[in-house]
Amino acid sequence: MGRRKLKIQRLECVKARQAKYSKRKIGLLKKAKELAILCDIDIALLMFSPTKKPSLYVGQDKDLSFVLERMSALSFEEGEQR
Amino acid sequence: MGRRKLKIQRLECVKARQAKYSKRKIGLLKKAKELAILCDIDIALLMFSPTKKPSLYVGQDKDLSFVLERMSALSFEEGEQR
DNA sequence: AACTATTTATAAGA
DNA sequence: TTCTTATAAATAGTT
Repeated sequence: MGRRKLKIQRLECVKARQAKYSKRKIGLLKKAKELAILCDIDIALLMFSPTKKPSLYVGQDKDLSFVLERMSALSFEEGEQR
Repeated sequence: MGRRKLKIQRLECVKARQAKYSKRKIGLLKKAKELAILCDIDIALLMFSPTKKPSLYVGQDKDLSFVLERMSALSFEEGEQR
């Protein structure tokens, strides 16, 4: 979505990576929050900027440790990378 | 985006929450992967379906423990919930 | 940070 | 769950 179609591959220019991150991080966080609210689920999204600054979102009113405990559970859904 | 504008609030019907989750989970995972590739960053996305099935995505070739270690770092970016 | 043309995600419905 | 299509939303390129 945008003026042209963008190929999904590593942007070579560092400045370009930082600019792209700034824009897409906002969209990704918004999508995560919407999913958490609409479906009333637990979700955790952690990402690091090209300059290594962390951004964390943990959905709903659950704290991170609660979510992370569940992470140790087995049975991940089919067809997804573990 | 869709036939109508959807209000971002908890869907009352359980079936609706499950159906919505199935669709949006795909989109969210795709966005996370694109961000990881484009910006060459570390990212971890964990979510649980309404039936509590976990889906995990960890970007690039870093393992989860590496990402989680960083999570303990300080300095989260401004204006975001910790 | 703001602007828009355009692509992409997805709400409803089948 | 999968497909189709109209429409809302995200965003690429630019300033």
